[in-house]
Amino acid sequence: MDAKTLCLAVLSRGDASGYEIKKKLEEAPFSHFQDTGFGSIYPALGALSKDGLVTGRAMPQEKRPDKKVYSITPAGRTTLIEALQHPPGPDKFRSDFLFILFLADHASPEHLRRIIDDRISTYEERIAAMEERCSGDTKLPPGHAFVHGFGLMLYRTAREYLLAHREEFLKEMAGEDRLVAE
Amino acid sequence: MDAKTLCLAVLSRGDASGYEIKKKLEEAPFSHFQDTGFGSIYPALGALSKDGLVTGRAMPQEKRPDKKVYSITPAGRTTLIEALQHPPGPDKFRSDFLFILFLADHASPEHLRRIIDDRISTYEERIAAMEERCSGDTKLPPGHAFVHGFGLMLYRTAREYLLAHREEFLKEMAGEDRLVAE
DNA sequence: ATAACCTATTTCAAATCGATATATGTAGAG
DNA sequence: CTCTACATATATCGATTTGAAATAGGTTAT
Repeated sequence: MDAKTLCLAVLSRGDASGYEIKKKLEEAPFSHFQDTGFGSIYPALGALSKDGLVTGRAMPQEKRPDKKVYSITPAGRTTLIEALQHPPGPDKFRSDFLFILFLADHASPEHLRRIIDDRISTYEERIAAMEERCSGDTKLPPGHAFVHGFGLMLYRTAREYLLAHREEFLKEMAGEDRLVAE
Repeated sequence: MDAKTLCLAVLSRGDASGYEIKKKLEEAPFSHFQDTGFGSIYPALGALSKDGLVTGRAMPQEKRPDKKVYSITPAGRTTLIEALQHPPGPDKFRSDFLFILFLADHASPEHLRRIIDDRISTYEERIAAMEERCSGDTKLPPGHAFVHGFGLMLYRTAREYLLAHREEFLKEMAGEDRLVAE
């Protein structure tokens, strides 16, 4: 989803500055399926403001740099809802981790073992954070719960796969011809 | 992974033209974790050629437009291997599908049902294609098999999740306040 | 003190995306 | 037989995104 729509989505849930929008997109559950940087957000807010889809007002803060807090307008809400009516394109998934494993004969077994173990740790951290997040008695809205459950299941599956196939894979790699010195 | 490294990776498995590189990246198993377009590939091949990491030669073809077939050089192989030694950054996953479900109260239940059902079909097509691909008696190299198995497991899990939670989710959504006319 | 990190915005070069232009050949529909 | 759609093949280009750095002040910990 483009940066403008992401900003509208965050602002539809409450006013925020560019910096706060970035932080919300970094947090669960947005972070599991979207991602963008300041270089996209600030130009997007400028364009949305020019088109009347958001309004911005300066908020001078004591002991902090000034904020520009943005609010979504009715026209902005309409634009957001329209954007959601299009059938979504295919998901985009890019993984340098899988790329390296795919070309495993170009890397040393030690390197492979290290990146697989690191990835398992990363998944475990994510899983723990997500489990904690839904353990409270706060009932999530259906859309949030659905997406949360989807992400949690995929992370668990990925972790299980790596744990289940790691040793077998590394053992097989030990017997392969390889292109780098070990 | 940047376009230059992707081109080197494809060329490390055999000579190819820009068009053929694009096609190979679209096919399994590359397509499950990488993706790029002509607008990245052709400039990447130009830069690689300038740096002596690949060589290109024109192949006039009868009844077809001319091809420029590229080969990786020893320096190119070294560069590729070096690129694979860096620990991989986090995977990038962007899903407009999950974005819409997350903002489910902005869409009609019919729309939600349609996009979930379409997604299940998409997963089933992918799963069938992947199962067929590994059903032959051809033994894949360990890296290919590992990545193939990883992708297949995730697609199956995603399909199962959507099937298992679809009705419950739509039922819950039917009882929610919503922001669009049904 | 002083290093490290948090809030907050802006800018910018490099890379990527997505579409289009340019040619030509083949296959199928009507 | 013609017309449409699609496949091969490369190149280009504007718009967008990426990723990092510049700027500036505040807080926390060693």
